Amino acid sequence: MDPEYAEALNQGIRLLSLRHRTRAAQLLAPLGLHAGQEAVLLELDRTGPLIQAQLSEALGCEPPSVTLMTRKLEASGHIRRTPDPADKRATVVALTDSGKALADQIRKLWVTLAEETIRDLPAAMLKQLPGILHTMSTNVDGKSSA
Amino acid sequence: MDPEYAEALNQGIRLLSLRHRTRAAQLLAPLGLHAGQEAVLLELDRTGPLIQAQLSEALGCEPPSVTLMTRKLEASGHIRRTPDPADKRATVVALTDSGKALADQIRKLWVTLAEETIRDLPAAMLKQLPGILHTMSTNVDGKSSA
DNA sequence: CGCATAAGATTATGCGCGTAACTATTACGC
DNA sequence: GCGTAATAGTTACGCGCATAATCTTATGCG
Repeated sequence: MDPEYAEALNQGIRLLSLRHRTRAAQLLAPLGLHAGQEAVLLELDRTGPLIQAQLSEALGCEPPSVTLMTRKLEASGHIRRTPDPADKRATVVALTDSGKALADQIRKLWVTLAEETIRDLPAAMLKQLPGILHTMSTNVDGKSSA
Repeated sequence: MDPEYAEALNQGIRLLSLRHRTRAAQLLAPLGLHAGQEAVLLELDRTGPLIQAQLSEALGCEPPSVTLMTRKLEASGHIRRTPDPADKRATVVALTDSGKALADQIRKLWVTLAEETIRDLPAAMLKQLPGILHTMSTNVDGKSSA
């Protein structure tokens, strides 16, 4: 493969990551949220209460990260963490009312963010884009391939 | 816009960011580098010595981040930081021999990473992909639009 | 000139994320 | 049943990245 292409691709992904995350942080700041926390709230709002291991899997980040993020969200009152009666190791995390309300707000912000992101892209591309992203994600995911 | 599409897009970008970065970190670890540092070395190798403000611009991250990253890379001997004689505020940063050698190594790893990333994507998409990424990056960059 | 403003860099602080090491529970094979 | 392995979670530590505040040097304008 052409090294220039590789560099453009990898650097492109890196730049998009930084900018998209920074922009997300700007939009979330008025809600008192930090980038990454929105994913927790959206996931819980979509699937209902989960134990942290399931959250970790759904979010695609490691258990220690989930521990800290859920702690913070619990401290700000958007989440409740209770021991799982059926499995004394597990702690199940659920949205509070304030968390549900935030999830709705986030969904609106995410439409805004998505519209910003895809501005000036051809419509044909928009159809494929989520699939492309997903393919690349799983391609590069060590857990499934290696 | 459809909220489901927005969620798929934003979450897709977030997941790709995490996984791509994690995979990059795995590849860079044997070289003693952390994800993000490779961009510094590649940039310096391509353009020659830069002052930190230029580096910050080129990398798309903020000056304080550059300060810390260059400090670390200087500590590991891959970079030299010298005061700019023409401007006493500025510090110019340049690759050492070890840094140049690393840049070559990184370029190979990045071909590997890019090949992994685009596996199973149609060839027609590959032509457009860097452009797409760049468009989305600039779309979401607060500095140019806002 | 001199002074206000801008530009380069750093420090402090905080968050998300990762890996490694550890504890506590559950499940499984014998 | 019991001991071993797998699983859920946490703690400790480090890095990249951001923002806010500060210090220093350059530069513009009167």
